[in-house]
Amino acid sequence: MTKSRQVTIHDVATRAGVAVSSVSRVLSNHPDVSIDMKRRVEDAARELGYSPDPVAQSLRRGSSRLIGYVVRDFATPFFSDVIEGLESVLNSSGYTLLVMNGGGSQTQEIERMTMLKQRRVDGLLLSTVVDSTPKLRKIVSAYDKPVVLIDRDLDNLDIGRTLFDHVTGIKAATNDLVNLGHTSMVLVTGSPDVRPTRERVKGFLEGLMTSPEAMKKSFEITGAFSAAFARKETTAVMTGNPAKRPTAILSGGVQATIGVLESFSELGIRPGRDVALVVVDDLPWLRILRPRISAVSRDAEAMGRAAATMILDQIGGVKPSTIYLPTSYEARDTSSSLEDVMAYRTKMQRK
Amino acid sequence: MTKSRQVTIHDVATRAGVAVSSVSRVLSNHPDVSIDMKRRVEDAARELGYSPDPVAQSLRRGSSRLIGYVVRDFATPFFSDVIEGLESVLNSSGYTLLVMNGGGSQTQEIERMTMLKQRRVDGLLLSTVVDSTPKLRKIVSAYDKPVVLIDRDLDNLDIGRTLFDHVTGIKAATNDLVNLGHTSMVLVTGSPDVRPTRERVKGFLEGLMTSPEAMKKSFEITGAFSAAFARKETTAVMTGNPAKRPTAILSGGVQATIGVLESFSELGIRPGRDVALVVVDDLPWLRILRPRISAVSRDAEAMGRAAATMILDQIGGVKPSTIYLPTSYEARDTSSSLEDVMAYRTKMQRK
DNA sequence: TACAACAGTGCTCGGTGCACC
DNA sequence: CGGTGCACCGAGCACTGTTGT
Repeated sequence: MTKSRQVTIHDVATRAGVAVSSVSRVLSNHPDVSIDMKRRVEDAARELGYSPDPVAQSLRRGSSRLIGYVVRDFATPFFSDVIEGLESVLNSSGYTLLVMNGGGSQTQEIERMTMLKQRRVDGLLLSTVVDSTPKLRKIVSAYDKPVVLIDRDLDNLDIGRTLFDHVTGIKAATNDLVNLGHTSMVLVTGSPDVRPTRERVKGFLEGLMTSPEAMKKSFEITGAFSAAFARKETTAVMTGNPAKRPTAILSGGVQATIGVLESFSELGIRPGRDVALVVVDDLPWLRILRPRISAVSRDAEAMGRAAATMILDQIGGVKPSTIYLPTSYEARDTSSSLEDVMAYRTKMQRK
Repeated sequence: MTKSRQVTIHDVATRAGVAVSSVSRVLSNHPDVSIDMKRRVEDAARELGYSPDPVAQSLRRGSSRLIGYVVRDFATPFFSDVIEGLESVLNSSGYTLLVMNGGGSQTQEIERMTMLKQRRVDGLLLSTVVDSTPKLRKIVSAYDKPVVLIDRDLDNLDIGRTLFDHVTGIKAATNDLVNLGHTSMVLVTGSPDVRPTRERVKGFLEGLMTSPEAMKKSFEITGAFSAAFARKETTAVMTGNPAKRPTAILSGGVQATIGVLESFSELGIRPGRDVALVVVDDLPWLRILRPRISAVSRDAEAMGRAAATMILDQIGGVKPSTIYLPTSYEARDTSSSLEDVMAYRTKMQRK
């Protein structure tokens, strides 16, 4: 702990022998400054080690060079990657990212948003627990600073949106499974309160369209962002009526993936042999598993960069827009054919 | 986007028909206020939806009800749990946590710390990439607000510290392995630039003490916080001279654990059969693996709560202190005996 | 006269930017 | 054109003045 009051613009003015307002102009690159004046002020500032007080600047200007990001749960690998992307762009533009954890509660998220507004952030990024609620819509439309949604949706509002084209990836995966002969498939995923879940379900259904039988026998299970939920549901489905037991599972989101794999471990089910498996959102640590699990992936960091660029543009006066980033399916070892799965199952039954 | 200038203390004063200074006194619980006055002001404030401007308050008071946390990498599960603990305590005390990512660079971390200071945070929490460097020591000792280190060390400074007793946990694990007959063990872990790594190495060495032979044949590999590093080192060790091949591995930290498991996957090594394994820091998704991996664990959330409580105390004037939280070892399926490992290895050799 | 309970003034925090010279 | 003075952002706080009891 030390004392020594920080040096203010007054000190610089005194040192340089000029008016406070002149110092301000020099430092904010105002055109009307003589070269001599500029030099004197800059010298004085450097000698005193002056740097403007951001709090005072915020108060006066109403802005802060701060960008807020309210996120559902930043421990999720996807979001940490987004944050990396955001920071890489924001930092190099002199902005600082303020990440606020939503704690899984819409109420808390709204508190955070209000808090950020009071602190005069220059822009707000959002990946909330729930989108499309009247409450959220109200807050967002009343926000007097640029807003950009990250993989979330809210119709008919003049705000920015950076979205993933979830449909394409999961549709490709579903099509592949259909081509491999599967008709009884289950998509286990998170909460339908957010766009990714809804789009994944949509993509899954579109993928089923090529096969009327698959359409009839396959279905999705949506619910909560929790491994426990996915585990329970998977176990229920895999231990139910053997005749109706799915031959392929798709898991959407980290928690769902963990839950599905937990269930498999407990039941002694090996993905790719007892059942085909595609995870939606690849995870770094999945590499430790053999066989290699098929996955749909997306570039979270790119999304972060896109969102950051977009909000900076909006701060600069550009009109809000919507952009889409791709998702892609990569078949690995667990995209096994219906034939192989059935062969294994009957072999087991005979034992 | 909307307009409507925010309501200030003046508006409240006008509405209540009192002086601005009186409003200020009511809101800051000054003693000289009549019950009637208090009521009128509070009513007016509520009716107008007034809430004091935090930026203006910060400027005037020099404080902000903000606590900064500069963390090496908050995507690490350990840190996200710490953050949860921090927020639970801080939020209920009216403080807001500002998490800043260090990006793995000391330079950037120091920038963040300076930034937070300028923003007038009331306290600073630190889990940096490197501790004990003169540079960091200088900044910290010049910080005029309370500082609390989270699982980091910096000697002879009058600051708070919340530390894990890493030694006990890993020592117990090492002892167990020694008792299971192992003498050739390797600890693969992260960077020795931070306390946890140093303490783990220390605990490992203490655990080896009971066996002179183990002391001679076992060693540690420290380096970077990256899965790639751990993978490479593990592969080198496991494919080297068969006579010297370790019979037990301990991995310290998430990235090291991922790296070790990746290496095992690639080499077709199964933990608990080809080699004993203990991971230091349990991970939620490890549950999906069979056999169950033995682990040393610690309560990250409790650490967060402890650190938050400590910094609030310091803000309240309490002297900085140091507290320790325990770590514990739990033997699961991969704490296999030397005998079993050797039996499997010779069996393989004969094939 | 003494005191409680305000009102009102004015300076402070650190800067910004417009009007004016 | 170059530069200065000053009001202002929103609040905190100390101090004087006023009123009623």
